[in-house]
Amino acid sequence: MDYSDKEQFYLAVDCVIFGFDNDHLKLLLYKRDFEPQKGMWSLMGGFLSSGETLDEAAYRVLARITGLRNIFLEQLSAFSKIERDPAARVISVAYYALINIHDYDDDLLKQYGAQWFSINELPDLIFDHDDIVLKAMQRLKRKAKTQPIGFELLPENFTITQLRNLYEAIYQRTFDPANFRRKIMSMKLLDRLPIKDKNSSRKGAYLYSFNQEKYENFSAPGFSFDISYA
Amino acid sequence: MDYSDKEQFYLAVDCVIFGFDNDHLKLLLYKRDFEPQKGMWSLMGGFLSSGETLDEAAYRVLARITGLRNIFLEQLSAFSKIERDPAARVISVAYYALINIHDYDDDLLKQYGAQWFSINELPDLIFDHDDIVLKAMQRLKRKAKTQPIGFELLPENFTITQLRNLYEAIYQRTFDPANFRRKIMSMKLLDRLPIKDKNSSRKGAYLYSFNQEKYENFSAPGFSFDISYA
DNA sequence: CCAAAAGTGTTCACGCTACACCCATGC
DNA sequence: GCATGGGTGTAGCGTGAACACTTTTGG
Repeated sequence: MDYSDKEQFYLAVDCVIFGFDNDHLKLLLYKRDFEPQKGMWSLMGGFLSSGETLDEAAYRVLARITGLRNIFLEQLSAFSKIERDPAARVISVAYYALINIHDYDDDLLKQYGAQWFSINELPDLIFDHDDIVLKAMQRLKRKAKTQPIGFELLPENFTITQLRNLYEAIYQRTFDPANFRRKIMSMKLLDRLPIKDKNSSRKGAYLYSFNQEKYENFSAPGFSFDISYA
Repeated sequence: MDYSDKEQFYLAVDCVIFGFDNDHLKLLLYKRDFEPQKGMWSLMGGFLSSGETLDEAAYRVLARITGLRNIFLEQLSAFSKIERDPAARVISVAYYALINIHDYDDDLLKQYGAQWFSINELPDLIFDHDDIVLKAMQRLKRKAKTQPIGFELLPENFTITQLRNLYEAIYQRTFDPANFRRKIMSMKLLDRLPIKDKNSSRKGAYLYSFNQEKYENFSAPGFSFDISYA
């Protein structure tokens, strides 16, 4: 069949980039430097090229702006409201990424006019980017419950309290420190380092690192990563 | 900004259509009647037009082939492998639909060469449609656990045993009839009709209907529809 | 010694599981 | 009256929630 009677469309990718600064969950936004809506805050985006898949386009956009590779990146959904971009019909496929906020390239950020915003204090965004952010938050909340993706937002080594702070930021609630610790420990997926972090207490807290291998090899009957609570 | 230097793409929608015949979970497939791969089995699909959103395109495809409207339909994901359609670069946005298998228009199905296949006995599919089906199965399993979407696959009135059979088909496992019944009942979302179905037992089983209103008004602290088990 | 965060112990309640058991009815 | 699926009762176990308690160490 010849498809030449069918219409064609511009295809964009937009990335919701999450970071965590030990206190607040944050998003990386940048000031749009072209019309329409120049000067407004926006997700990182770009257009699909014919030589790449959508995933590849999203990785390209992410690498261009953060300088990072090997980042957790996952497709969210396609957004296709007809007037979403007033300049032209553009269908956008949204992605979300989880990065270690201390890893990114500061100069690149400045160059792009990019800035971290606390998830609770986001500025107005162009187009339907607030819909996309909402979807990303929902996905993060759902996924972090049953898959060990939270570690992507933390440094290589972290304390249990840091991990708890992260989950408290994601779910906007507190967790009982004692019960949270037990729950995480019972999964036996963390390696304890012989090092204590004394930044936040006199006693010092052991540093841990997530052991991906243990997770992947874990096929015990009925096991699932699950920090459900409510 | 002028987008005219950007490339454009064909955009398709493909629908994974689930049905349940009281015994097996099934998919509605049709025999592709144009090249490439004419004569092979395929998901229901169509191209996006400029006057509609992706959701609208998916509903249009679904209505054309089943004659049904007001169907549960949800976007799965975009598929963009470069050579997925050998005839041209086509990005497909996949959807899945849940329909009451006894509602569909038989004549329309014949007209399109469509046929129901048990989920365990699917034929080879064109392109990357097996990837799409896999994703749809995963989504159905995940969603059916925590949201009352299973009822979309059943007739208006059903017995608890039918409901259990459905969940057993989705999760490819058995559930203890006593415990399943109690779990469902404890949610208080079903209305019991003063009618018994005697097709499958001498004693007869009460028919129930799902009460959408009760579900939507249910904001009790901590309540969530959840038939988790394993 | 004291404050403050790290980390452990203990109790309670609830919900899933397994499985024994009763119920209604057509043959 | 008995086989068959519908439906109820119940005891045991595991896990989350709450919160009291101990540990460590810098000031």
